[in-house]
Amino acid sequence: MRILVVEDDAVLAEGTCESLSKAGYAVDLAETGTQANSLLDAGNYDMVLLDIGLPGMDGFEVLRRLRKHNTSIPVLIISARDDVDFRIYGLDLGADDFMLKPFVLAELHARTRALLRRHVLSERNALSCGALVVDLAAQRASVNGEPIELSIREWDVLVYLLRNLGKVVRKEAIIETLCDWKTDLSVNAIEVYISRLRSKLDSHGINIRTVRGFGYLLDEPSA
Amino acid sequence: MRILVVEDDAVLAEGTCESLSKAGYAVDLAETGTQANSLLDAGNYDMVLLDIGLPGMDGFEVLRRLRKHNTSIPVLIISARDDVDFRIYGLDLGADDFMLKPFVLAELHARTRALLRRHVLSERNALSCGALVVDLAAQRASVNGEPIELSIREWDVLVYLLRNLGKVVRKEAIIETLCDWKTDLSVNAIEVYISRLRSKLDSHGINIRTVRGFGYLLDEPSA
DNA sequence: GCGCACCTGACATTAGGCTGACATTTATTT
DNA sequence: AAATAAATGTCAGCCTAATGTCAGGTGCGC
Repeated sequence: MRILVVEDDAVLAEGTCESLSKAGYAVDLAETGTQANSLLDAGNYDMVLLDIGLPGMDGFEVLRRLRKHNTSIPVLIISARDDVDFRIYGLDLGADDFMLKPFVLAELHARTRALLRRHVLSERNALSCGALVVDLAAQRASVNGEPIELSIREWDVLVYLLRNLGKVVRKEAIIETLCDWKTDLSVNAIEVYISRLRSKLDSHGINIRTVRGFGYLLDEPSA
Repeated sequence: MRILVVEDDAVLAEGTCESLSKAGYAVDLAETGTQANSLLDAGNYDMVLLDIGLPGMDGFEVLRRLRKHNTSIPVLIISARDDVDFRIYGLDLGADDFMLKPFVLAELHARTRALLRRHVLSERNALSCGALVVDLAAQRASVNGEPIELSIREWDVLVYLLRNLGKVVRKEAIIETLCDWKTDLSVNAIEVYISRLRSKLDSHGINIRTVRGFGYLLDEPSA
């Protein structure tokens, strides 16, 4: 998931970018409207975090241009002004959400997740967890766009974990979903799949946690 | 347990509905996709039995619409086609299980039970006491959102205390719930669990009180 | 102060989990 | 059809967290 942050305040920009990076997103920063425009033309981002109050070309202008190119990238507007007209204006221009300054990082993350889920993921029929995206239609998994090769079993287990994000899943439950009621697998087999999945995902910062005595857990990405 | 059966073949529909009714489920029948949709919008079902081959709006479309409303109702797909892509497509759309026509009623019942068990019965039901929340479905405990790591024993004891909130529980009662009548634990073991639980919970303001001579007590949160 | 119930740090033991290696099955290529 | 490669599942040895017992300490209630 690539996010473009458009923010002129250096301090705020750094905090935001760092926090999003830590959560596993690939983040770029634009400090002016024009810079934002060229970056948007070039790179393919999955979302834009847009501060309205920019020197020179302001945020609304960036948004207007973006929408002219008919892209449907979700845009989250950040602004210090709160009056209703202002907000409505932004949404009419095609923004998807609106957040008031100052904001808490947790809120930023929540809104980011919601937007990505609503737009990018649902359009693509995909599941995600931080930088990890699992495209169900295309049967492909990737982290930050870099594809991950998975065998069928690994794929199934991962999808199951993603469908139960934040929940501990029992090994028996995994076995049930894997074999269509015919074979039965040893519990150890699941451990092996998890081990193999980990060897592919750990290096990308995706951690499958073990909950001793219960099963496994894929945590929702946190701030 | 309310089940919606979506099936256009009158004979098959009748058989299925009758069988499920006899088993004690409340069953409704939809004979077309559109009918299914409106029923799903209106009534709250615990499960859907979905034939894919429908006149007009097909089963996949019904499923897609259902999932768009992000409901997590379990869906069991019934189809005469068996090729893998087809099956995968359904499951990716968010179906929970897949059954080939023709099927035996026993299998239908087995899968129905399994699905209901997995979903509805395990639907997020949480126990809480003040800031402490114990999510039974996710197998996770947290205080003010901050997760608390618990071992199985600690978990079991805590759940038991929470299920008897405000009541004094005897140590013997805890022992009974812990071991299924097999092992015999010393009373001291319970004291140790409580001690360990306290060391994890006290700092978060959750206090397990000792009632000398009787057992332990988790107080209902006071105003 | 005394006795008893309870607490808790330390320890040995156990059970659960990890993973490299191998045998077997399945898919792909030639 | 044979050869090759990939995926799968089992196993065994290793490692570590969890468990349960003990023993000495604490403190409640009389």
